[in-house]
Amino acid sequence: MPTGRRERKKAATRQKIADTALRLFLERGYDAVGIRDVAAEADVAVTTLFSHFASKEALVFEQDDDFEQRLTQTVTGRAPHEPLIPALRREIQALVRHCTADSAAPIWRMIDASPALREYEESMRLRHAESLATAIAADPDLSRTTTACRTIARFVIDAYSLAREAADPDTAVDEIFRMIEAAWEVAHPSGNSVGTAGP
Amino acid sequence: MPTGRRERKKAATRQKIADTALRLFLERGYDAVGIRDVAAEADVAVTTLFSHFASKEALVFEQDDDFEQRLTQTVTGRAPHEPLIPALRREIQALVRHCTADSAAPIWRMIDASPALREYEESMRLRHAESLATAIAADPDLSRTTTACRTIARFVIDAYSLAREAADPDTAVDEIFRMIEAAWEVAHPSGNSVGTAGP
DNA sequence: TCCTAAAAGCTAACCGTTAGTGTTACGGTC
DNA sequence: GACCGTAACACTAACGGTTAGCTTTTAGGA
Repeated sequence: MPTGRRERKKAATRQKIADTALRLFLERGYDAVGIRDVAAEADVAVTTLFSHFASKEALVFEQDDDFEQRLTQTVTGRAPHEPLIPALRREIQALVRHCTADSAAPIWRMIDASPALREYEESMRLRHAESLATAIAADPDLSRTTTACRTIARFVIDAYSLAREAADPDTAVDEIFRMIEAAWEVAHPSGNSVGTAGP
Repeated sequence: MPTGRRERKKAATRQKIADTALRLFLERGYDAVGIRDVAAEADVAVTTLFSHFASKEALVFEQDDDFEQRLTQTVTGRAPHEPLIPALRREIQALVRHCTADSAAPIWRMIDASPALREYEESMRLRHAESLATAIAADPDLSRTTTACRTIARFVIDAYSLAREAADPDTAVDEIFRMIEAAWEVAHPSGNSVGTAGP
């Protein structure tokens, strides 16, 4: 039963807190707004706020689970025998476009301006890279070492991070993924050849 | 005059704080030791401690500047026309060995056990990647785009981070650097060929 | 010798975060 | 419909990292 009154109220509270926080942060600046301000404006207790969000920074990256799931879905949910890297490239391209859109600009300006938020995002990315690595390692079609899987996962997350900051994000994604593709190709367990190399 | 009494005393104070902090952290655990404990044991005021170190975490990564300079030195100080990637591979290999040595094990166990320290190290790595990227971009022998330089720099830092955690660090460095080499090769500005492509 | 400024000290707070302890209100059960 | 377990929320008070404001010491140059 997804629609109990309890769960709806809980979700509403969570959303109200997140919305209020983002509004206040954008209005007055992240550092200028205290947790107590957010709680008061959202009309909840500070402890309630922290039962919904693990930290002040988490208020900003409210939907980071979506990001993570989209990435792992890209790996686990792609068509059989569909090559991995182009699929990831498309997904990263979409995600980069999403957060370089004009509507998202004020939020990212705020994030870039706050060391605490930047640091938080970095450690978020590492989490995402880990789950992406796990998804890649679990695919039987892709026989690579654990190290190779973790490496490629990091590279893909790097691509997202670097492209987001690049002057021309689209071109940057293309360029970085050309490099990733090459790295992935040489990561075959036994030599550089794909499958059989016979005459 | 590099050896004024003032500078010596300042350096001594700094060192005493760092040594005391590391000792206490290892004795009682990072979270169990407060800043006020460290300051008291080192016989300095809390404000003095914070005039030498920007944060509690910085007490642990005291010599992170060395790390950064060794990396950039590897790029800027290498023999003329010496290929970049193998030079970086050697340096990363050495750094990984250094911090997977038995003597460093307790420190890294402490770091791995503390989310705050892990997060701090991550953002440190990003700083290192940035300065490495700058060094690479500044080398006239390596004609690559800014994006390619930043990308390779990230990859190299990833190699350090991943190899440090790998079961067999030496093998991991080799494996990851094979991937990095391939990525670097395809990052030439005009196509995949090195220098001149025959008629 | 005296002056300046760096270095260190002290106090008192700010702010994110948490523990401890109720209080309310929903959901399933009899 | 009354009842109970528990999830959600509230309140207070604190803890710990960090900083501002201001004073004291001390090194180095005039």
